[in-house]
Amino acid sequence: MIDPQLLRAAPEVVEASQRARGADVALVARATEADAARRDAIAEFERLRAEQNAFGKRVAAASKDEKPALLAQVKDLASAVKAAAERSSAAEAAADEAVGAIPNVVLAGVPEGGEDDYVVLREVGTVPEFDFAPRDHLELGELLGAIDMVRGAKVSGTRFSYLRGVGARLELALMNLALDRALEAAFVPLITPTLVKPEIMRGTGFLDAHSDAVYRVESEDLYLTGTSEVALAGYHSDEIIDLADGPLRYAGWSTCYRLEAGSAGKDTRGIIRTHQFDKLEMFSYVDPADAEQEHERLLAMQERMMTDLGLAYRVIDTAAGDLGSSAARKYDVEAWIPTQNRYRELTSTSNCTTYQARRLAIRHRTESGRTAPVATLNGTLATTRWIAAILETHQRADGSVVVPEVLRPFIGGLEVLEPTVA
RNA sequence: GGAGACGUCGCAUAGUCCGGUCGAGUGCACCACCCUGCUAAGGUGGAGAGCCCUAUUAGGGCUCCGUGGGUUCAAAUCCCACCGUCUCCGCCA
Repeated sequence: MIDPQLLRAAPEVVEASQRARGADVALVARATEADAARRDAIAEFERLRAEQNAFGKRVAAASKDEKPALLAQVKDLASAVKAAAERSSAAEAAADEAVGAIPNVVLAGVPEGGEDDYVVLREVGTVPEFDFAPRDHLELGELLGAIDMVRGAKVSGTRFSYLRGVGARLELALMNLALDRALEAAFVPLITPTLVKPEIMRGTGFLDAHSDAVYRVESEDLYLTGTSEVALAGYHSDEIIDLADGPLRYAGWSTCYRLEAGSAGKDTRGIIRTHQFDKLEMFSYVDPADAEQEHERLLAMQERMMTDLGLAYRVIDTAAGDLGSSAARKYDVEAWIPTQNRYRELTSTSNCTTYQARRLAIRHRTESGRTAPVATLNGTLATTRWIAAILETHQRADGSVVVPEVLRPFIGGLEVLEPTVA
């Protein structure tokens, strides 16, 4: 939810953001009107209710003889109060919906436009070149006995995989490397629930733009999360947290589930895009004044992972129209995938400013003693998809794959993954 | 899944039977000040969240006693449903 104060004081800022996103500008006027109607309705209700409360005291103080007359007088008032209460809560719900329909206000400097209007901030590392025809990650994965899509499909359907042998170990090694890095940076590790209640799913913004990508467990009215960001954001929902000693930082380890309904035919090969994968996610609760600095910090941690894993990558500043409803700015780190001859997103990090926190009622105490929404940020530190980039980048002519040095301590010292079949 | 008990302003608890004097009491913790010549004891006062209005270093009002409904002029208190916690039983790839 955007700041209703901003909506009242500077609707033109919100409208500019909508334009940058290519979203409906008329939503802003609609929300402003609904907000005004809400306040009128509340004022009316409260006036009547105050009258009724005052009357209630007179009734309580009245003698037995006086009571019947007073009760007769106040009957009408009671029904008027009831009607006003209904109008007021209806107006409130309408205003919540209208204001809630507006996505987060993008930060200054975010490129305008849609998916293709990103700005490349930098390219780092050397794009690998081979003196043989490089194999793609699935071919390598099958040679190494690391990835089995056929049986994944047999058991669970398309877009499901088995990671086996060194594939399974590589995944755990990546996750553990990421966890170590997160611990070094004082993130608190958290293994999160992957089934969450509707209000948490909605609060994090995933029922708006992404609702078609979400699995719902109807029998329980719960949602399977597509990222631990959901449970990490929900962790402090409805709380006033203490940021006096600095940000609260968590590293969430979880399996993620995505329906991928809108991406039929895309990335059908291998583990680039599956319904289920694992991810280590960083999540920070910070004072809104520190949000942009924290964003750079998360990005730096992601870039260090890329560099250490020997991946060539670039960083893009995602265009406004490609941001989720909660994000005010998002950087994607994209690694070079040799057989696709292009960069593919491996991680992203979003600054949600106070948007998520306002929806989830996560506040902190400011120096003046008042409460105010915090800012939330998230960023990926490892995920299954990275295996594709690692296998392809570090492959050799015979189908073996060199293990990046930083991963070796986490995979029993293995230096090279050798093909298991001829 | 069954039975029972419980859910109150940070923590602990009173209040619920019998609706209005609950504007929610008390203890601990907390904050400020006072006293005391020393990290103790004591005293005085303060202190929750959300929202609305007037006005912005202030005042007034409304809502909140797990959640949501209902009864009533009036609900922490009565009724219903749901959620959660605990105890026991059952079940358990």
